[in-house]
Amino acid sequence: MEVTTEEKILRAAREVFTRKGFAAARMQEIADVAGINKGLLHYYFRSKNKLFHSVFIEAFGQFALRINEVFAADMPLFEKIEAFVEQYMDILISNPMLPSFVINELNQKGDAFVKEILNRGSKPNFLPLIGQIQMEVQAGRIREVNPFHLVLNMLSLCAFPFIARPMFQGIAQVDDEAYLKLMETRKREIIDFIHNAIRV
Amino acid sequence: MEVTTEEKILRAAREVFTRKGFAAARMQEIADVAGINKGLLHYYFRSKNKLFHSVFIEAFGQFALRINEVFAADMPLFEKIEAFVEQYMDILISNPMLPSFVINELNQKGDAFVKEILNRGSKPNFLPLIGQIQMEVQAGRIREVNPFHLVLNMLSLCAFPFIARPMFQGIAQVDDEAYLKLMETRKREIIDFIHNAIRV
DNA sequence: GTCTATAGGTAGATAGAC
DNA sequence: GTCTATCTACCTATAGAC
Repeated sequence: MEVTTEEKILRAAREVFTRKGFAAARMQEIADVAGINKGLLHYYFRSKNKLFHSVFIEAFGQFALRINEVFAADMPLFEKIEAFVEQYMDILISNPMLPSFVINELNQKGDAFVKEILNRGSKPNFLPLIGQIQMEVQAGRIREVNPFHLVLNMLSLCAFPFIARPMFQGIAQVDDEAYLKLMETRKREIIDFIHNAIRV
Repeated sequence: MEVTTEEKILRAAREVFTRKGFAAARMQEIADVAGINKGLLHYYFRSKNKLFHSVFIEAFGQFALRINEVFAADMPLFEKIEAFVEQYMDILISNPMLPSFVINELNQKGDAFVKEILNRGSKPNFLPLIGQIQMEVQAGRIREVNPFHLVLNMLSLCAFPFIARPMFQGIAQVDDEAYLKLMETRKREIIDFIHNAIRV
């Protein structure tokens, strides 16, 4: 056998939790997707909660890691924004359901859960980018923008279309493939949009 | 008695479904919040599903109605964008959990549900605004942008900070009040951002 | 480690008294 | 219309055979 049972479970859990959310996910379905017995889920992960934690922390960590990588890089601001949009959109195109899953569970599980997640593994660190933006503003190389809001704008423009995807697809009547293609062309659109918005 | 039992139930259901989502919401909790007996929920709405439908369609319709109102108004583009951002942000500030709730359920309930909702009541209509943007581009009064993406940008910039609120609050360590204040100042930031992004 | 069987608890829904 | 009591189904979790 190539993959261990534990890995099979994790993959199935990732798939089911992402699609259904914690509350609606069923241990039986995870077992079915994994092609193993339901009892094994508890043998390996003790409880639904613990299994969910494993999956969630990994998914959230993925996000944080990739964001931080770009945000902390040593690059001119415009290049960094371009690199961020391209890399981040690529992650989202490969995992279109990830952002709604993460945000969703953070919403429902309450403060204690959020704090635990943020203290546990790697979390997004916006400070390097915020600092860099401040410097550019002070040097007069970009328009006078609030750095916090600019970072928020970058994330919003990339992530929201994936989070609101079911609604837009429903309204625009396009299939999954067409929508993801649209997101591919969106990269350039976002980069130009931000560039024009902050240039002096 | 001032409000009918049915209205009490609807208010409580709105509150609980919005906070917990459909799957995690409990009929008992809705009854407790409403201050009435659990049996009455079924007397008035037959099932959890039907109660949820009533709540959801109304919440979604609210969104659509307000969006369409501004989008179809007879106004110059820049004014319209400004009016949209201000009105839309006001709705979101008054109902900070609404966007995640709506988007969330559309994500989890599947295509059939999305289609039913879109066919049932009022749905967002972006065409008037998209048409107006096209005209402005052709007249050379704004930069050459893809109208669809511009509309998507407007929605993204407004809605995303509310959807991702738990994460940002967790990272930035600010309380609810401070975050909503931040959203108040964000209105101007978004308007300026878009304005600069599309001006020729 | 993997399976079957089942315990234990909970939630939606109904029946029936008032 | 409103309440109490209860049914039924389902789901997590465990026990125990192999």
